[in-house]
Order: sequence, then C-alpha cells, then structure tokens
Amino acid sequence: MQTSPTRTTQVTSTEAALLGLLSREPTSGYDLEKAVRASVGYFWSPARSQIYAVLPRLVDAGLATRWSITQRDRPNKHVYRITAAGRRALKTWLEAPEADAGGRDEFLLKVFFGGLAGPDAVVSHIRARRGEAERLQTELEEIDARVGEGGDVQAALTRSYGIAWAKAVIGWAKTAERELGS
Amino acid sequence: MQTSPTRTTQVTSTEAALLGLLSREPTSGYDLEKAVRASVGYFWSPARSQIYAVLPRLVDAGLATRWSITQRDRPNKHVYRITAAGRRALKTWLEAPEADAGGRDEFLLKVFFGGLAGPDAVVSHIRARRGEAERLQTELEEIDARVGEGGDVQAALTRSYGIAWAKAVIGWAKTAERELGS
DNA sequence: TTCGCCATGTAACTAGTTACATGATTCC
DNA sequence: GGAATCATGTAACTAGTTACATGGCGAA
Repeated sequence: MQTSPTRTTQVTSTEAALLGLLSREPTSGYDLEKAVRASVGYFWSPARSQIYAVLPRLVDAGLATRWSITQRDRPNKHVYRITAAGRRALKTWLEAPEADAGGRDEFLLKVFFGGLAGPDAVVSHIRARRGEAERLQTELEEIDARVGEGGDVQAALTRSYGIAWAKAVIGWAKTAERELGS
Repeated sequence: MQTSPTRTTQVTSTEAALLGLLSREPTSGYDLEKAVRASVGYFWSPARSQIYAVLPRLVDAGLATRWSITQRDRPNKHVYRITAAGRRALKTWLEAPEADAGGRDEFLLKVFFGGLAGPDAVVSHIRARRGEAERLQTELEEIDARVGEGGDVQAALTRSYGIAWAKAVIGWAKTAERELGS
C-alpha cells in the first residue's frame, strides 16, 4: 500500500482550472499559461506567477506528477500530468454547489458614486465598458464561427454566456449614454 | 501649516466604497456595514472584519476623522467623517480609468469543464445561477418601483445594469437547460 | 544589435476571507 | 429563558498581485 499524500480540503478554483486543462493532456507551466488564455481566459486568468505557485502544490497533494524534459537549444521543461486522485478531486469540485457569489464590479462602484466625480467620468467609464463588451462579443463570435457545430458543448455554452452578457452590456450602455446626454 | 499624513498611493476599491458612503453622512463601522448591504451590496460587499480594518487606515491616511460617541444602555460607537482630502482622493479614484478586468467567474469554470463531472452537475449549476438572477431581478425591480422617477440617476443606472444582466442570464439559462435536455 | 520568445521561478506585498471574542439589552 | 441586535474588533489564513531575475536563441 502506498502512502500517497492526500488533502482533506477542496481544491481552489485555480487549481481546478489547471487540473481541468491537465485532464486533456500533460502540459508544462509555460504552456498552461497559454492554454488558459486560449480557453478559460475570458472568465478565469491567473497571473503567471500563480500558475507556477499552484503546480508544485498539486504535486505535493498527489493530484499531479511532474517530470523534466531536457531540451537542447532551449530551456528545460517541467511537464505535469494529472493523477487519478487529481481527476477525483476535480470531479468533486465540479459537482460541489457554489455559494451565492455576489460578484464584485469596480465599474459599478464608479458609476454608483459617479455624482461625486467630474461630469465626464461616468460616461467615459461606460464607454470603456461598452468597448470591452464589443471586443468580447466579436472575439467569441469569431470562435463560434470557426468551431461551427462540432466541438465541446460546454465550451460553447460559456461562449454563448459571454455573448449574452456582452449584448446586455452594450444595450444597457447605449441607453445609459443617451440618458446622460452625451 | 499642518502636517497632515498623506498617501501617495491610490485608495482601494473598498476604501473608495466606504468613502463614498461617508461622503453622504458621518457613520459608524456598524452602520456602514448595513449601508453597504443596502446600497452597493449587490456588486460590492466586503466582510465586516474588512470594514473595521479599512476605517482606521482611512484615518491614518488623513482621509477621515473619527470620534467616539458614548451611549448608555448600548456599546459605544466610533463615528467616521470624511475629510476634504478624503473627498479629493475619492474623486481621483472615481475618475481614474479602470484596467480591463476580465471578471472571474467560478460558475463558468464549472460549466466549461462540466463534461468531466456527473451528468446533472452542469444543469444544477445553471439552475442555481438562474435562481440568483431571478431573485436579483425581482429585488432590483422592487426598488425601482419604490423609488420611482426621483432619486439618484447613477444608482438607478447600476440597478438597470443589474436587471439587464439578470435578464440576459435568465434567457441564456433557459436555452442552455433546454439544450442539455432536462 | 536589439527585440521577443522560450521557460521557470522568487520576493514582497495586498486585499480579502472565516472564525472567534466580548457583553449588555431588548424582544418574543 | 433564549435569540437577535447593538458594536467593535483580533487572529490566522488564503488567494492573488506586480515586479524582478536569469539566460540562450532566432528573427528583423
């Protein structure tokens, strides 16, 4: 019988995100960063330093293993592979209900107290947010067009969520800008 | 000339939120907690302990002053009042553009990797989120109805933002639930 | 020759959390 | 008699950030 280091506590969201990506294929920290940006990046994007901080923790907890790849002509890599315990931990996290989050949004804070700022501040914040939403919408729609009907149902759902969010924000912003007379 | 303690750094979001509330009237920590819940609570709600941690920091930075109110029959209060420097700092924060946040959403993470969980997990997460959105919508619409046309324009904007978000989420959730056949 | 990519990490810090402690008073 | 309200805080912890360090290689 092996003494595998176990953890009684749940994994964190970032650990889960990385385990999720590792469940597809063994990957290095460096490549995980890129994989994050290319997949869950629009709603979950940890700093690089945090990725490198989390990975050894996964190994310590027995949720992943790591080995080195020696490369000539470029720096060596550490490649991480999810373990069976890792898959179990991920599944547990995925199935656990979330506590009612009540998302924080600095933007809304600036709108709410906007009366205390100069007259243009609120409008320019709203325009900035609308810009973000517009960029997100086109980005996600482009991906949708590329992927077509095939591909991951769940991933497609997160994209349509993002598009729905973006459309709502854009619509809201337009009326808000009109209302503030600018 | 007075040596007022100054800070070169910007205030944080939570400091700004409290300064914003203090700009309306001097308030105690205890009452600030309630004021937060009743106003910006749905998009910004710090823990109680954090409110009590932030307030002395505001005083140290010269952004607020504090005095004690002795009460018989109940615990004494510390009441905080915003200073002129506090108003300036708040204004600066309000006018500063935000960095493109890219909001984190654990919920979407659970949807994205939902294929690795049991078949009901994703659906139940979606239903939970829809429930949140529905509750938020009714709550905000009730406030709108109570307030009517009068009242703070900016505050009304944050409510309509919340309602737009809620409607988008509800619509998305309905199609998603249908799509997942449940 | 300079810039960006490859690749991993450390150090110092910040913002935030949960859980606990205290103790009188008022409402049911 | 018991719970909720009033009121302030501490302690221990967690998740995350930015900025820095290193150094060779290939492309413009």
